[in-house]
Amino acid sequence: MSHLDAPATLDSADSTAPGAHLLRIQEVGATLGLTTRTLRYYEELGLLKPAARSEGDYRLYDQDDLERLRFIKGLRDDAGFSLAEIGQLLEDEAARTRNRDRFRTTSDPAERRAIVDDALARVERQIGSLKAKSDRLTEMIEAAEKRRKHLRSHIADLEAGVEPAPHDDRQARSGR
Amino acid sequence: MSHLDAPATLDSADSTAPGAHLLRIQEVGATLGLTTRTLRYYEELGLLKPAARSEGDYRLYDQDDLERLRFIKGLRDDAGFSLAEIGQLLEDEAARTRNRDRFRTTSDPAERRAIVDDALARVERQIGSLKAKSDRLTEMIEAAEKRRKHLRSHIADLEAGVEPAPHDDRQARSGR
DNA sequence: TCAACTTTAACGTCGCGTCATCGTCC
DNA sequence: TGGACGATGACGCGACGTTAAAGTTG
Repeated sequence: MSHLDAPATLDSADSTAPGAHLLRIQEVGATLGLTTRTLRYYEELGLLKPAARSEGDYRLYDQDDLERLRFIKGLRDDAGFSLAEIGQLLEDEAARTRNRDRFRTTSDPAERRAIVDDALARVERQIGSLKAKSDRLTEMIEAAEKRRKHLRSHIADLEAGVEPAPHDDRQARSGR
Repeated sequence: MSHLDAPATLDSADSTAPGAHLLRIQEVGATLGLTTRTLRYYEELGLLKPAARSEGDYRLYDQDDLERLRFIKGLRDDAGFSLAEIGQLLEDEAARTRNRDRFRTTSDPAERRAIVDDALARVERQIGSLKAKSDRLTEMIEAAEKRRKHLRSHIADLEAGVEPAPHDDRQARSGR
């Protein structure tokens, strides 16, 4: 289950129906773990404009907005993308959506092929970027686990009452 | 091989020897992929004070400095820690170093045990934090790969000249 | 001497946090 | 009616980028 999945059908009302359940800014924030400031800022950046405004200009968010915000938050927290990069990715998504429409309304096989190839190229770039981050993180984890293992064997030695052998305790000196 | 490892003995001169090869700020930056501004800022924050200054007050970095900077960069880029957190981790490292010294100069088994336990607790916290980030990234990657697979099967269909079946193309709508 | 590099100082940027002041909702 | 919630500024901060003005190096 991920931020990227479509909303697996709301059990109550259809979110696309007019008059569906609209949320105010703080409810959205509490639901998603974002502050009101952040939501307003995202709107300022053009990342997300709430579905509607109340009589007194209160922001009103629908389920599509929540979905999009979850996506944004995922990119920000999980992958550490900048909001500018996220804006790009969202435009990519929008392009994909448009492409799907074009895909359906054309019957030219070459064009269809081009559309899908384009989408594939986008997602491949995303995957590459994500994997690079992941690999570096994995390296860090392994290094830390190595140190942990070292410490644990140290503890085992202590428990066994072993004399401090001329131990090769080489490690980064960092005091300054 | 990681940022966290000690420098496996320099083949040329001993970096700790006085008069060893000292680098100026831009050389360090180019080597590590950091700007001069960043290096000066890190000094301002107290994360790293270069080993020496020239006659005319040029910053001069030695190999230990490079090592420490690589460590800092790793924590920043790979794990996404804030500089404040990195400062903490570096103090942790310094504490570990001091602890190793204390460890060697004490013979009280209880104290030794306490020192190592403390070190282990630190590294466990680090690992936990790193793994949390890694897990979330992995989730993102899987989602993207799922979309890629989807697209590829689409392409295969196109190449086989398949008619556009009433395809369940559900995905996040994001156009606004 | 001179180009390339360095210094400190200071302002700009991004992604928000945090008031302050005012209006809205029920 | 009030008391919680919301709106729009506007300033602050972290982690730098980017001039600007002056000094240093080989």
